[in-house]
Amino acid sequence: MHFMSESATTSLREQKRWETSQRITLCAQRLTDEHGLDGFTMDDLAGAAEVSRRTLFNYFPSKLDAVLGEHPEIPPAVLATFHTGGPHGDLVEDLAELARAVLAVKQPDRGQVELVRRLMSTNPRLLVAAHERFEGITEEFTELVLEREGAGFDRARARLLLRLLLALFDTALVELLQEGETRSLDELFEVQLATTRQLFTS
Amino acid sequence: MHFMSESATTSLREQKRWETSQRITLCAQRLTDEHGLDGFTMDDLAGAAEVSRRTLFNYFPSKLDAVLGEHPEIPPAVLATFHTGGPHGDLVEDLAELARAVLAVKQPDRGQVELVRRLMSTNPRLLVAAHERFEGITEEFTELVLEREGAGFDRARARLLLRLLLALFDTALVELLQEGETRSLDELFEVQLATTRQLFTS
DNA sequence: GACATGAAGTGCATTCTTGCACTATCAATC
DNA sequence: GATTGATAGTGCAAGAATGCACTTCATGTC
Repeated sequence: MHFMSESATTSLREQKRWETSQRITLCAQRLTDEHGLDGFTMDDLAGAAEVSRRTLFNYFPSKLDAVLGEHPEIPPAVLATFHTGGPHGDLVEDLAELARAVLAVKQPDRGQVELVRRLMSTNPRLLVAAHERFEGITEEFTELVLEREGAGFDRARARLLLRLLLALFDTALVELLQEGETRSLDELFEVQLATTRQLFTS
Repeated sequence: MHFMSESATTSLREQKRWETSQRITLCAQRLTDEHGLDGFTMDDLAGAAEVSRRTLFNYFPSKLDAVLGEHPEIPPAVLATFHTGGPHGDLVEDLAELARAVLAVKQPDRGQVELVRRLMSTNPRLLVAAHERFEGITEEFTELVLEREGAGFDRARARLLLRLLLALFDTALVELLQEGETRSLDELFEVQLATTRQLFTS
């Protein structure tokens, strides 16, 4: 017979872990939207996500982290390729490849992005946490670039590049909100990337 | 806040275990209905019920058992009450109380009963297994009656009583199919019980 | 200010789920 | 009639979810 094949690449365990993580974050975001960050308890969230309160803390170290969701994760294989000189050899193009890998894992839709942005603007603490997280990501990837390019590469230069790419990504998110439903996030990312190239290629 | 109270009497663990058990059996019955007992593998069932194949065997010792579902379980408190002379002191009435406890745990609906009966008639092996199970239940409760009533009570008499009650229960199930949706199983059980009393209380 | 209350977060033992390698059987095929 | 392949069922170890008791901290109340 053979129904339910879906994807042979992820074990049942990974799949369920992912679903639970997503469910927790989605519930946390909805609760925050409806009642504010302090308007619900971890017990409420546990109930909504249908897990125990303890399990919540197995997934996320704090309430804020639960709302923000899991760090974007890049498949080790893709990361390894980047580390050894990337698939194309061009730094910018290879970083873009990493971004594509992130988008391949989970493509947030318009509603998701809209909700998260609303939460940010309503709730400063979330914004702070998100900002810190982005700082962390910047550093992390800066380090990655330095490892790849060798000690000759200037740290400040790497950091600038990462900041630029994050800004580019963020712009794509805003575009997603402004557009009708015409283009998906990965498409918009490509557009921003092309435009940026055009702008700087005199 | 406090949404999601539902029932404080069952722990999250018990609740999830129950749901999984029910999901497995429901899927197993549907698969049997659509493809026959040998028309699907345990792997298929695992996929349909969204658990690992191993977990299937944690719940049920065999494929047949998965299709038949879990033994009806009576809350220990109710059982203890019966054991020490029952809530009313009248043997028949107290056994009826046990039956009510079973129905209180899970009330199968018309569709469920219909499906299971169809499976039975289509698939002899299931019927055999079900029959064996009923034999087991009879013995189990016979033992219970003997423990309660003391050694003075005749084993054959206890067994007869249990057989009668099971027949009564089975009649209620058939009635559930024949009726429109007018009465639920527990109501029908009461009707059969009353009628039986009438028949034998000359 | 002492004190109670409620909620976040942690440590740890228990139970459950999964993955994987294994055996046993049965049926088809050569 | 040996062999191969598919499927039922089991043993065991690793990983995940739960329950519960605990600490910490903030806020409100007397």
